[in-house]
Amino acid sequence: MSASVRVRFAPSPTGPLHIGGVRTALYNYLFARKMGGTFILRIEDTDQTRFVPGAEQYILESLAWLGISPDEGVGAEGPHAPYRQSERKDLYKAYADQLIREEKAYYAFDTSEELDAMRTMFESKGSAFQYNALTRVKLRNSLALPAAEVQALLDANTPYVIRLKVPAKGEIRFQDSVRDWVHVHTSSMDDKVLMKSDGMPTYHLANVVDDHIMEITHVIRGEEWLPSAPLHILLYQAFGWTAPQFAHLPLLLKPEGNGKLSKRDADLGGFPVFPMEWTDPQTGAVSKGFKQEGYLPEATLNFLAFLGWNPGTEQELFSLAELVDAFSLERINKAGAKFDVNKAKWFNEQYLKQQAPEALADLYLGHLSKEQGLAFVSLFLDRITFPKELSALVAAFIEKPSNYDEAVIQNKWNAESEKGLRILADAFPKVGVWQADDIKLVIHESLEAAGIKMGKVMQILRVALSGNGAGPDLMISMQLWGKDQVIERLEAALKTFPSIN
RNA sequence: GGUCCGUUCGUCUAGGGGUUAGGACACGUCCCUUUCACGGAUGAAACACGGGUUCGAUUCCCGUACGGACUACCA
Repeated sequence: MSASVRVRFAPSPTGPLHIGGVRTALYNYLFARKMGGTFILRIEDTDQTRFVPGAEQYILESLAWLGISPDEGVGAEGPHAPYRQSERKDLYKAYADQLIREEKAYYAFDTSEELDAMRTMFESKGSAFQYNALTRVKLRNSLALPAAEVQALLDANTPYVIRLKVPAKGEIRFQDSVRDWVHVHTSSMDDKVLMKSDGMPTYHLANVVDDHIMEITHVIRGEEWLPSAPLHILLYQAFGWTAPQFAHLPLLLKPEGNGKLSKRDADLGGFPVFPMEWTDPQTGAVSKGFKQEGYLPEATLNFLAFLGWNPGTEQELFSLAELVDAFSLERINKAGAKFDVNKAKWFNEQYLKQQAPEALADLYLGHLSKEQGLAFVSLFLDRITFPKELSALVAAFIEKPSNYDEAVIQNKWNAESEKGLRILADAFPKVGVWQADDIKLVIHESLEAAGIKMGKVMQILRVALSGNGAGPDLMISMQLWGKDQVIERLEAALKTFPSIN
């Protein structure tokens, strides 16, 4: 029996993987790497009615984008293939039958309609229906019905499910890595369905069987599974297997208000909840993705890692390798975390500044010369959150101003600044080398000679040349526009601005 | 309704029986700068409440409140 750590990420292909799922995958990945273990991807597609084409591919691509691809499983294969539960269907039945033989599970013939009716009846009385030790004796199952009748129903191919026979009394307890001891009385649990009438296992059975067969040592999953963990423990006990170590992760919450972050929150707050863009195959509706919004994978990873975990030091910027090194289950928080788009943007800005300027220029300013591209990257890098802003910013920069910032003209356009601009219009053609430092010198000297302070003229010059009251370094901007262009723009502004002198 | 889980600045969080309760994002102010941004400095801002235990509780225990998850032949 090997002691090496094996963890799995086990999503359902029912739509795009949402960002909470990505974090679960990340923590599994980090833990596996940290412990020198194996990270497995298993696809839990036992609900055929909810299968969405393309979802599995989406999961694989999202993990690949972030650099947390599985070592084993769908997309990687391995010794326990297949890793899609729909392809393991026959396996589960045998385990369910084993529990039937050992009288730890039983056949139930109640139809969905009958159960629904039961629920509404209980509800009208102000209580909740549970299929358990108290109620199962009055329902249509192999525990309540005479053996001969059960056999007759089976022989007649009556649809049935297999339910776990949960003991009437007893306490289930387990030590969760995040929550410490959790206790639940079996009396509050119900006889969950293990095999559905379509012959597919439910999550509970498939999950426990596969985790055992695949030798999973640690189950790291979302807190929404905490209530069913005792059921899973009961199943491990029924099979006589040792349960893996559980770690239930805190939920990712809606940024505004309360509640679990859901797929419906997509686009509501102007931020994505999916790693990549997703087009609904049914409706054609498109949901934003971190990738397409312009988040870098490193930033997305770093941001996500800190939602529910921290290293206990004041370092906040972590590469994937550093995260692996610092990660531990013990430092995962208990409380749910809302996510803050400002923090996500801040992480992106940090990583953006670390990008190779050449790569950014290539990717976003490929239509320009290499030299120009690099110049623009260095001019704008500190002013953007997403790399794609570069293209629009540069396009606007190159464009001649179509209108001028009125407020600045109101405040700064006067006899003195007009005189200043006219002096500059005369001086610029005489500049020899059109280079930022020389331009600055010429501006300084010519204005000084006229007794005008630079500060009186600079902002109006900026408006005259760019239309805007604020922006990147003017001298470098002028150098990039080029001498002719600057002179032309200045002349145009001088004609447009109302003359005072 | 029932079961389970949670609660430190607006947000992410550190801390943990005696602390000026620390950091980051966002926000304010100042510095840098011809402007804006970047950067630097600085400010405002939190232990849900009530009982215990204790010399002392934000920290431990119990309640309460609030929030959340689950309560399907979905995962």
